[in-house]
Amino acid sequence: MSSDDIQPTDPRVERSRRLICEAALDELAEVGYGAVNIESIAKRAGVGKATIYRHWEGKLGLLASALESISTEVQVSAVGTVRDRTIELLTWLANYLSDGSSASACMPAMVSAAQYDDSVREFHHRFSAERRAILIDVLDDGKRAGEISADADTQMLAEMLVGPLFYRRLMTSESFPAADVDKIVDAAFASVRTA
Amino acid sequence: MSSDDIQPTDPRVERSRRLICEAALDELAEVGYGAVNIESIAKRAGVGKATIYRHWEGKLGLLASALESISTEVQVSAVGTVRDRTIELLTWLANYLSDGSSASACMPAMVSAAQYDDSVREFHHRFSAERRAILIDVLDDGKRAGEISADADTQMLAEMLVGPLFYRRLMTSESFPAADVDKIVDAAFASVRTA
DNA sequence: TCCATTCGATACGGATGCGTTCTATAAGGA
DNA sequence: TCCTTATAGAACGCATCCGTATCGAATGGA
Repeated sequence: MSSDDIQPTDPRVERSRRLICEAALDELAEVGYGAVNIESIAKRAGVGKATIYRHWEGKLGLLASALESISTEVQVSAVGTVRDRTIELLTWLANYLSDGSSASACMPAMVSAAQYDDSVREFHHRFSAERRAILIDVLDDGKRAGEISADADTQMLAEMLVGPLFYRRLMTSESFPAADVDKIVDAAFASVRTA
Repeated sequence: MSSDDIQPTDPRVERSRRLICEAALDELAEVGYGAVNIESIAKRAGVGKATIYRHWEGKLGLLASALESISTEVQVSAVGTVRDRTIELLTWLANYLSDGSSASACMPAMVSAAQYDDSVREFHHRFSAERRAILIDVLDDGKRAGEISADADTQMLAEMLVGPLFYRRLMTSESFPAADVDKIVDAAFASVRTA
């Protein structure tokens, strides 16, 4: 019994919470934030409804936990040219937006819910900003290395890079092939290239 | 009684349908597609619930009509440089995404519903494609005029132009100021400029 | 082994929304 | 003017979902 054990250690509890959060994200993606209902989540998770209410206060608390449980690990090489590292990040993003993972699938639901639910909006924008910061860091590295011009707006450059990928995912029926990432990168870099 | 009168001409009917569709779009923006309910729409429209069911089969039919009733007129100068005409279009888009109109406000709801509702998906993607085609036409004009290189991918160029605007609207808490449109245009055109 | 806790399942009352039906009123058209 | 039609509002049965309570079974830890 270490003093670090703040979280419950009962494997039954951990298992229930995990199954319920996974089911909640699946439901979220399938019916949208406003139409999610506890009973469907319980059924999908193979769990009694009372088990959900033992761990969460209600629907909103559960959905908040489910969203926070999303943790996708994005990594980028510490070395290499700006172009290579940017392509690496955008390739990961293109694959992420295309795969059928719960985290990716419930993003459209968050886009909608962020318009009218304060907690979802906070999470959605924070989640988005954290990922964007990784790309901006890479671009700033390149700026310091002199690979892109010193007066480049890396914030806007980042949005020009990821914008087309999100646009296809959210506004069209097509996905952005990872093979086309280099076209976006080269086009976006054309205005900030040095020499 | 002209043979052209296929639509009902009773002003009471037209008024009801208009009020109901407007209320439906407002509700759609406020609570999301899956949570829209007829009684709230009726109350908001100042209309009896039975009036809605006299004109539509049910919730899905009403929402389909409401979406189809969205008609935003986007126009662009027939003459001018590609840059100027593109800036004109993107400025309109930036303002459109920022204003609080029903059409703009319910777009996030469509993004979410397009994931699980076939009819919404069809409308959303068609609506998006129709607007995008206007920009692509302008870019193709510029290509024919020799203002942008002949081998430019105007489809992808269009997505690079509008992507950042939609990205800010759907994924961040900030809006895209119309004053910054020229930066996007110049940056995107840097790779396809002739001479 | 034994006890505490969690578990899935079920049932419940209350609330809400659906789609229908009715009625009296108001507005349109001939 | 008179007749037709649409209307707002209310009520209805039905279904769904919420959040709670309760049960015996199963699991974990000591």
